[in-house]
Amino acid sequence: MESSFAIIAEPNRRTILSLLASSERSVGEIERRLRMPQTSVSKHLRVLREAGFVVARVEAQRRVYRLRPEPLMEVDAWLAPFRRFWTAHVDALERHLDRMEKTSRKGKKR
Amino acid sequence: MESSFAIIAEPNRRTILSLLASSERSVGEIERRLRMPQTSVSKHLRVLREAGFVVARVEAQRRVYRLRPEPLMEVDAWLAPFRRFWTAHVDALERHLDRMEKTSRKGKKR
DNA sequence: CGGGAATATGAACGACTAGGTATATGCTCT
DNA sequence: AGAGCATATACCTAGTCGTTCATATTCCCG
Repeated sequence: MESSFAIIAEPNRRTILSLLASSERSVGEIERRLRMPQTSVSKHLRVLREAGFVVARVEAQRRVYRLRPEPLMEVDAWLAPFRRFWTAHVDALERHLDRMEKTSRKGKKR
Repeated sequence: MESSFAIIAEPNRRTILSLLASSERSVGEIERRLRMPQTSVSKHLRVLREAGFVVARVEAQRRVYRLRPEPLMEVDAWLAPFRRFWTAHVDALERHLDRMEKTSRKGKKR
């Protein structure tokens, strides 16, 4: 279960992460919000914890989980080279549309 | 194999995508560059194709694969909210360091 | 036309993993 | 100290995925 990519491949884990993005939460809160069995939440949290996506602070009987940015930054970094790629494509699309508009305005159709 | 996240969970597929980011390639080129059995390459390409990450152009007996941006843009979009999160952390760190420097240099403010 | 290169597909197999159920641990409060 | 809640862990099962081997398809060229 090494890579950060494998971790976020799981939909429930992505949901948990999104939830934690707005603010830290206890296990019980997550459980209720996502309507997911507690043991399932705990298991996913364990995976997330061991992969460094979250950390737990112990607060009496509850554990409050909060996000850690590093693993997602790693994903973001991998994505970077591709980003350049698709902005270029958007430009190409715009040029294409411009061209189409010009030619259709001046006469050609079918 | 629905989600784009699941697709890029596979290391070999990520490698293939990275390779295609620099330029389009035939199956054989990928096979040689990555030292991976042809049938394996073909299968990963199939998965990538069906998920919209790549398209193949037929050129005689070869198929030349090139990247399509959409699915990765989707990943990028999911990542967006978190990005704000970790830049905030860096900011907080910077403010913290600023404060430390100021207070250690002279009296305080604020 | 036939052989061979480039690529795709199918079947069998092992590895891994998510989910469920049951249970254990730890903490708080009375 | 015991009841009761919050969370974690163990075990099992079913399904999925990647790899390998064997074979099919399509196209080039002599």
